[in-house]
Amino acid sequence: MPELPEVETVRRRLAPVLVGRRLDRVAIGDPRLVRPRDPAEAAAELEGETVAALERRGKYLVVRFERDLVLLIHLRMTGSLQHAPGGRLEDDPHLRAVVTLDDRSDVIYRDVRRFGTWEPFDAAGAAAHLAVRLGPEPLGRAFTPSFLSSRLDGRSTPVKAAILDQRTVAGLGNIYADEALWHAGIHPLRPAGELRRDESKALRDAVREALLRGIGWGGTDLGDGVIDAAGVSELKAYGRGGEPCERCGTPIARAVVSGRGTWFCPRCQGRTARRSRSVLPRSHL
DNA sequence: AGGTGGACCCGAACGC
DNA sequence: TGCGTTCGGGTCCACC
Repeated sequence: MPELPEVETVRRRLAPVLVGRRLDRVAIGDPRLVRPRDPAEAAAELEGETVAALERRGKYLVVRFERDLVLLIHLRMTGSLQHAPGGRLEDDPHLRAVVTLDDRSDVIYRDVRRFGTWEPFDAAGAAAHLAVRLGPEPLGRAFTPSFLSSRLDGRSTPVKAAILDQRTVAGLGNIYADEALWHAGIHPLRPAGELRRDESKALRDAVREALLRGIGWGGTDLGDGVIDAAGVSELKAYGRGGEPCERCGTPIARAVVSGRGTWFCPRCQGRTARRSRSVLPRSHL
């Protein structure tokens, strides 16, 4: 599932082939992609425009054009973008759009479940659209411990639900939410408002760590899960039910938290707050 | 207002 | 083997 690390990987891969290029032809095969707009009309709006920058905000890919035009692409669950230097790839039942660049190469959009969206805006409209939906970039300066605390304080909702809210932090999805909570040693069902200050600080650091790890794996095949050279999952918690926790050996447990499959270590992610994450020998206490 | 649960999709995984 | 059923995931929206 494309979360921040996957979208960032796509951005890095496509920026060199897209920036400075003109869109010669845009073919939108699935009306859902630009709904409620008319596909032909949306395509015509993009044709002839030159890409000035390819940016990312949360899970959105932001295609900025030289004219006052911005295309916000959201891959949702199964969307993917691929460059085809030799022109359109072989027939694919899940191909939803093809953009032909002025160097004759194609950028292909495929999306099995058709949840993804392409939304053209002027620059101000795009900024407003993002501003009401997204909180700070997790890897930026604005994602401070006090900001995170301000988003958790006084709330009874499970902390996992709170960090999945894109206004709390932009770009976290189900996988990296579980990973971040594992790194921080925090139970996903803990009421958000009950986290102590040191815990929300640890959670902020853990969100960054989980996402940076994900960006580091960026080269691995998207959608196949993240596996190392030996074919072993790099993930610490997500999807690892029954396997021993890497920290303490306790089998990873599964629960449903606000409707999402959730994996965590029932021992080192305790339900109740602990004094410290640090594991000191008894003689030091 | 905050929290919850369903809708949107469709392939994969599962159950009989 | 083959069929029907369930699941999941991000976001929006209706409802409590």
